Amino acid sequence: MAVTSLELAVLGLLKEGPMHGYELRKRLSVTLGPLYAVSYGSLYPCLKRLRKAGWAREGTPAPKPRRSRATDEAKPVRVSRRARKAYEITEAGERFFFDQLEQGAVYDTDGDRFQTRFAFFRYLPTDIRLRALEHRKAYLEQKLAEFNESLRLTRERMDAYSRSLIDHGVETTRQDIRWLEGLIDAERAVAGVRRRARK
Amino acid sequence: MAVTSLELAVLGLLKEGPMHGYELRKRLSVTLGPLYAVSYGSLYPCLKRLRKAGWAREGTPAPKPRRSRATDEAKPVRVSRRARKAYEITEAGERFFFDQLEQGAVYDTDGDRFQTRFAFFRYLPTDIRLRALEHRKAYLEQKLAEFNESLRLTRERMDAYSRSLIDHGVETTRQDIRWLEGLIDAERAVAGVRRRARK
DNA sequence: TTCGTCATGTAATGGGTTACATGATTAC
DNA sequence: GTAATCATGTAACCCATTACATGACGAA
Repeated sequence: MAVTSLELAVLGLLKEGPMHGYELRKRLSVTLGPLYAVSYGSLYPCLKRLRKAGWAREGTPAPKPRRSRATDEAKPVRVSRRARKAYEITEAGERFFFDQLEQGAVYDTDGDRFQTRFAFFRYLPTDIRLRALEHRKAYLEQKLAEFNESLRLTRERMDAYSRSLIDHGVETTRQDIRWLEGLIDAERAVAGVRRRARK
Repeated sequence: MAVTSLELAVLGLLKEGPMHGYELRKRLSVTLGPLYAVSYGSLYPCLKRLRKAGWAREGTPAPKPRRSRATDEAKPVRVSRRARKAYEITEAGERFFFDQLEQGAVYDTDGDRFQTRFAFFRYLPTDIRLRALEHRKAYLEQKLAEFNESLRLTRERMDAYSRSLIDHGVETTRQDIRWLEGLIDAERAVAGVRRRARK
C-alpha cells in the first residue's frame, strides 16, 4: 500500500491547480464529504511526504487576487496573511496519480480508498471505471454473503440490538450495491453510444 | 479517548464469558459485521493492554468440551491444540466497561465507536440508550446540513462523479437517520409501557 | 483590543497493518 | 505426509490524532 488515501486525494486536488494546505483541507471535505475530516496534523506531514517523494513541490507564491485596491501604490502589497505556501503537482506526481487511480481498481477493498478513487473518476477512461465499479460491487456482494451467513448461523441467539446492527449493515450494503449498479449502467450506456457512433 | 473501539468490543464479548483470542476475532466479525475485520496483530496487543490495565486477566484454561470420547481414560486428555489462553473480564473491567458504555454517549462522533457501543446496548437502561441514539441522530443531522451546504455552494461546479459521491453520502446518512428514528421510537414505546405499568 | 479566521507547522503518543515465527491437530 | 485449520504472539513500520506554538489580518 504505497500510497495513502489522503495522499491520493491531495494529488487529485493539486491536479486542478496549485493550492496551499489550508485551502486543501476545505476542498477535501467538499470533494469527499463532510464525514471525511482531515486534521492539519495529518495534512501537513502528508504534504511533506509528497514533496520528499517528488510528487509535489512548493510552487509559485499563490497570486490570489487581493480584493478592492483602488489606489494601489499606497499600501505595500503584502499578498499573504501568514506566509502561505502553494503546492503544485509535478509531472512525476501526475504519472504516479494516474497509475494509482488505474491500478487501485484491482486490490482496493477499503471504503475510504474506493471513495477517494471514485472522486477522481473523471480522469479515467470508461473501461477502467467500469472495471473498478464492478470490482467494488463484487466485493460488496461477497460481504453481503458473509452478512447473511452470520445471520443464518446466529440470528436466533443474537439480541435485538446486535441483530438490528447487522440488519442495518445489510441494508446499507445493499444500497451501496444499488448505487454501483446505477453507475455501471450509466457507464455502459456511454460505452454503447460511443460504439454506435464509431460505426 | 482512553479506550479504543476494539478494547470496548473485546470487553463486551468477554462479559459473556471467558474466551481466547482466536475465538474473539471470529465473534467480533459476527457481532459487529463482516466489514469490521480485526487482525491478530491488533487483537493480541489489545488483549495485552487490557491485561496490563487490569480490565482482563488470563482465566481458567478453557474447558471447551472435547467431542466424542466414549472411552475417556485411554488417551491423555490434551485439552488444547496449541496452549490456548482464555481471557476473562475482571470486576474492575466490568465497571470500566459500563462507564465507557454510558458516558461514551456524550463525546462520540465516530461511526465505528457508535456501532461498538450500540452492539452492547442491551446492557444499558432505556434512558441512556435514548440519549445515545438522539445524540447520534443530532450528529448525523448536522453532517447532513454540512453535506447540503457544500452542495449548495458548489453543486454546479462539481463534476458528475463528485456529485454522485456526495449525493450517495447524503442518501446513506438519511438512511442512518431513519434507522435511528425507528430505534428511538421503539425505545420510547418501551418507556411508555413501563410508565403505564407503574401507575 | 480582542475575537474570529486565515495560515503553517512540530512533537508526543498510540494504535493498526503486515509480515514473520512457531507449533499442534485433523483429515485426506 | 501434507494441507487446512486452529492458535498465539512479536517487530517494524507508518500514519493519524491531539495538543501545542506561532503569527498575521480584519472587523467590532
